[in-house]
Amino acid sequence: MKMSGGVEWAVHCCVVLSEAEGPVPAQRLAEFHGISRTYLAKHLQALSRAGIVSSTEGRVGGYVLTRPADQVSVLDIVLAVDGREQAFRCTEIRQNGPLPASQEVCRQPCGVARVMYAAEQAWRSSLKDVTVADLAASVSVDVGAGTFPALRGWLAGEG
Amino acid sequence: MKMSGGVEWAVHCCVVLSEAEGPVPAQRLAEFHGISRTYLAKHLQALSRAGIVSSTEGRVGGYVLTRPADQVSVLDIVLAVDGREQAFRCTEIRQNGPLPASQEVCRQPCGVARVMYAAEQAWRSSLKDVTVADLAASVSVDVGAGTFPALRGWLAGEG
DNA sequence: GTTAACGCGGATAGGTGATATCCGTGATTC
DNA sequence: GAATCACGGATATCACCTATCCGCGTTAAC
Repeated sequence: MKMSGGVEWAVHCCVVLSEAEGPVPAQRLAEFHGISRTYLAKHLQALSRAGIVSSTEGRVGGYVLTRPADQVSVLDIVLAVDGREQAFRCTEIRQNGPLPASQEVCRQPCGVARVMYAAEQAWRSSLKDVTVADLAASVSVDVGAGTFPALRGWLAGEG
Repeated sequence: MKMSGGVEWAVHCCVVLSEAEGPVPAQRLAEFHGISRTYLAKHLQALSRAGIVSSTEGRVGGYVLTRPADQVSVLDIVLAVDGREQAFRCTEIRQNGPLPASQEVCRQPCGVARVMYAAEQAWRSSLKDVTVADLAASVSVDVGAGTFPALRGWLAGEG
């Protein structure tokens, strides 16, 4: 079981966007994180389709957070980039074999699937409780309050 | 993000084993669930390596649960079949780019990673709370108390 | 002792999805 | 008109899951 590596990129980018003052091009976001520009663009497009991020085309275009940072959960980003499908997919093997479960019984998911779905629900709930604003605050604590001013400086300069 | 399909097979097999009276060959388990015998064997070997299941070689061999069913959690099975690695893998992109985080700061995982790990912990904790015995009980409730006697009959007969 | 059933590990394909890049198009600003 | 940028499609590569087969050692039955 492996999450798409793009999720890490997307979350970090959202934190940067939450501290930026204007639209930030994909080029800039990729350069700042030392990652592939073209591939990051794909994930940013996914964020855009999900409504998490808004894009501005044209010369001074780029990406901006659509909602305030405290209204964007990590779960929103994960679902947008990694997809909304559950990790566990029930194939209903209880309906196979010599003693298959009846159609009546199979109207509700089996016990195995229910356990898996509950666990994923716990996972999603945990991710839903953390916002991009929370992450930005944790960065300030971890690496210092001067980080984001420096970031804004870098984003503005080096044109 | 997708869990290995073998997890579903393995969990169902463990439920069957918890209700069987003796060693059950992979052949039988596969036939009962209507799935590939050779591929299921691979997953059963993983369960065996993890100590969840014990194998008996030879003519009347097969698989038995090593521990009592109420001491085998769903998490045990998932980790054995799907691997123990986390779904989220931090690549430390905060160390890249023009404003890299210092070595000192990076001694602990970044905020993004901490959130992801906490969510996985919630997921694992949820799976850890459910045992094979619980699942067997839910089967009795869902499809009826006569299910396991019928299963034992099928396992014994049709030699 | 021979045979048959069974678990185990390695080797081997095939298929699917993630990763990564490139190009053309359209929009916007200068 | 030129430069910058988002967007979508096409493509190529790669890793991993899925699935099968074979040879080997073990055990019980005949």
